[in-house]
Amino acid sequence: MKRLMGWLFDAYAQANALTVWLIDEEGMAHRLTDRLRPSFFVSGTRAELHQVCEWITRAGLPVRLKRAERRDLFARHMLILLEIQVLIPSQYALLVHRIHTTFPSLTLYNADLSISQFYFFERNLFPLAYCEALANESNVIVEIHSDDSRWALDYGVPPLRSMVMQLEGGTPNPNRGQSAPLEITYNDRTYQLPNEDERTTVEWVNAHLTRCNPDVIITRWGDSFILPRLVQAAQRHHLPLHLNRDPNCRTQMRPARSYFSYGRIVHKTMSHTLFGRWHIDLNNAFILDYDLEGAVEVARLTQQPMQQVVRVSSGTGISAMQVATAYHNGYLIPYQKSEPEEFKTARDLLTSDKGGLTYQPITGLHFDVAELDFASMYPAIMARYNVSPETIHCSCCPESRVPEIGYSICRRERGLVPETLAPLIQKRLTYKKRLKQTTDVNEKESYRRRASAQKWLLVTCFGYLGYKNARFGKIEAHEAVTAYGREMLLRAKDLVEERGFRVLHMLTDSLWIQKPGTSDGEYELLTHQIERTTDLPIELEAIYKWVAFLPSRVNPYASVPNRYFGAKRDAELKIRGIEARRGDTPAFIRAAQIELLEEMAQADSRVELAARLPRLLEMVRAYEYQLRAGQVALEELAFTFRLSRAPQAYVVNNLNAIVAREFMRRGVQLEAGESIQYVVTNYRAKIPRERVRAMEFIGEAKNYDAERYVQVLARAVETILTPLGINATMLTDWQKKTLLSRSLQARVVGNPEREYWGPLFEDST
DNA sequence: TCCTCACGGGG
DNA sequence: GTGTACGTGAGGA
Repeated sequence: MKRLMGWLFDAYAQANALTVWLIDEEGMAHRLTDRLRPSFFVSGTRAELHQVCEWITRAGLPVRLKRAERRDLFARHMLILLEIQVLIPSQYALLVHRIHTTFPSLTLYNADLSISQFYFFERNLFPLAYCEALANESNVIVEIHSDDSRWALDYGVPPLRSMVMQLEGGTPNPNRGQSAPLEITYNDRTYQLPNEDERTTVEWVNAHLTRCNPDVIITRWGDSFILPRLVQAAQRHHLPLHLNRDPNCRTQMRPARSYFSYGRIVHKTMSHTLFGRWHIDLNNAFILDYDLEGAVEVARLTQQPMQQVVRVSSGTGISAMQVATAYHNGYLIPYQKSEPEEFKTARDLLTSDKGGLTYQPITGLHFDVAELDFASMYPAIMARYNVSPETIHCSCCPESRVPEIGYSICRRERGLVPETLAPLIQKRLTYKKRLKQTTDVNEKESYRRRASAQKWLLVTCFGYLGYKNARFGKIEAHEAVTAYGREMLLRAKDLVEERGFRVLHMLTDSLWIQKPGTSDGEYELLTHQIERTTDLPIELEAIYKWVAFLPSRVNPYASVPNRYFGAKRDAELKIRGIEARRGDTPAFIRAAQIELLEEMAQADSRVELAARLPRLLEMVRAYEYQLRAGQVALEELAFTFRLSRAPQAYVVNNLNAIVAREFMRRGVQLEAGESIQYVVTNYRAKIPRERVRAMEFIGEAKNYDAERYVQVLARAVETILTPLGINATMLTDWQKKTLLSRSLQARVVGNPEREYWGPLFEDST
C-alpha cells in the first residue's frame, strides 16, 4: 500500500476502470486506476420500465438495475425511475445510446454527462485539486480524498513541465498555404527538425518527447496541422508516436465544426487531445483571452478537464457548474438539447425588444460627468432575486411578483441558478477586493486573471437562461432578469434626480449623471442609497473630465446609445462603439484615433479642448502624410473580418467577399467563422481581385491604396471631432489653408450642446 | 433607396 | 459540447 499526495491531473475511462493521473510536488506523474459505476435514469410508466428491464436482461448488458426516486427540477416532485448502473464506465455512452434508440419515447436523465464529470462528482474532486490517495501494489486506488475546495481562494498548482511545438516563424496559418519546418522548445532550448522526411520527423519527435517527458504540449496550429500530420505519418510508416503519456491510449481527434455563438458564426478547427498529458493549441483555445492561470481557475470551478476547458466556450462552463449543483442536490439532469434553428414565433417577436433599458443620450460634449455602474448586474439580480428556471411561475409564492411582467417567483426555495452563482460572485468579489489591497505585482496579476475568467462565466450565465438548448433554461427567467434590471435602473434614476442630478444617459446597468460641484462624499452617499433601494451593488465607475455622446450618422438630430467616448479624471480613456473599439479596424487607424483622443484627454474644459485643436489638426496632417508617403507597414493597414458563410455564398461583391473568393481560387478552403486579414491595394481597380490582397499573399502586393486609407482615416477623425462642432467644410478649408485654426477654435468654444455641424469631409458621404 | 453584411458588450 | 436580442454604419446594386 502506498500513500500519494499530489494534484489531480487527468481522469478518463479506460477498459472497465478509470485511469487517474496525479502529479506530485516533485513533478512526478503517477498513473493510477479507480473504480466508477455511473448511473443514468429512465422515466416512464410502470409497464414501460418493466419492458426496459426485460429487454436489458435478455440483452445481457453489463449493468445493474434498481428502482429509484429522484426529483425533477421543474416538476418539483419525486419521480419513480429505473436506475441503470453501468458497470463498465467506458461503455456508458454506448449503453445510453442503445436504450435511447430502443425506447425512443422514454425520457432519460443523467444520460449525457462525461465520465470525468461523474468521477469528480462522486469523489468530490475537480481538476488540479490537491489530493491524497492510497493505492495498492497494482496502483489501484483504495481511497482518494481532497481537502482542497473549488471555492478556495489560495491554491497551489503542480510544477508542470512544458514543451512548445510549432512551425518556424510561429504565427501564419499553415492550412492556408505556407508551411515551415517543425521546431520543438523545452528547457529554454529550441531544436529544429533536421529534415522533412516523414520517418525521421516521427522518430525525432519521439526522441524529444521521451527526453523532455512534458506534462503539457503547447502548440500553434497543433490541432489542425501539426498533430494530424504527425499521426498520419506515424500510421503510414507503422511507427509508434509517444504524444500520449498513457501508452495504451491513442490521440483523440474531433472534427472541425462551425457553430453559432454570440450572434456570429465561430469556427473551431479539428482538435487533437491526449491522455496523461495535455495538448493546448494556442490558435484553437479560448484561453487566449485570459491565459493559462484563468483556465486553471475555470477547470477547477467548472470541473471540466483542462484540455476541454481551453477548447470550449464559457457557456459550457457555467452549464457544467449548474450540472454539478444539480447532481450534488440530487436533482435529475435533463439532456442538453440541440435543436436546430427555428423560425421565431409571434410571441418571441413580441418580447424580443424588451431587453435591457436603453436611453437616448443627450448628444454632445459634457463636462464633469459621473458614471455609476451596477456591478455584474444580471448575475447579481439572479442571485439576489432568486431568478432561476424553476423558481419562475411557482405556485407557492403568489404574492411575490417580478416587476412589470408580473410572473410569480419563488421565495421559499433557493433556485439552482442562484445557488450556483452565489459562491462564484462571492469568490470574484474577494479577488477584486484583494486586487485593490495588495501591492505585490505577481499577486495582483494572479487575482486579475482569475477574476477576469470568472467574469466570463457570470456574463454567459444570463444568456444561458434564454438559450433554447440549455439544460436549465427558460425564456421567462431570462425576461425576469431584464425586467428587474429595468426596474432597478429606473429606481436609481429617480433617486439621483431627486438629489438634483441631471441624467445624461442610461444603458442597461449604467447611468451617466451630472451636477456641478458634486463632492466625492456625495457620490459615495448616492451609491449607498441606490444599493439600499435596489439591493444590488453599484459602483462609481468613473468621474469624467468630459464625455461625448455621438449623434447618429444617419440622422444627425438623433443620438445613439452605444457610441461614446470620454476622458476620466486621470486622463484614462473610455471608448465604446467607435472605430477604435471595432475588431475590423486597421491597427493604424485605431492608433491614430486613440492618439488623438489621448491628446484631447489632457483637456479639462471646453476652452482647453479648443486650445488643443491646432495640435490635433497637425497630428491628423502627420498621419495623412505618413499614409501618402507610403511609410505605413502593410500589417498596420490590415482590415480583419470573420466569414459569416462560405465564400461562394456571398451575394454582394464587397472587399470581404472578394478576398474570401480569392482564397477559393487559390485552392484554400475557408469555412464560415474563419477570420481573414487583408490590405486594400487598389480600391478602384476594374478587376475586383486587384483591389485587395490577403495577408497570406501580401508579398505580391506592391503598394497600398493611400487615397483609400486617407478616406478611412478621415472618417475616424470625423467621428471624434464631431462633438467639437467641426464639420466637413471647415476641415477641407483648413486643409486648403483658407481658414485659420483660430476661427475653428472659436467655433468649438461657442458650440452649444446638441448642435451638430454635419459631416467633416464632404466627399465621404 | 434598398439590401447585404459585420460588429458590439462584459473586462 | 453551440447565449439572446437589436441597433448602427458602410457600401454595393
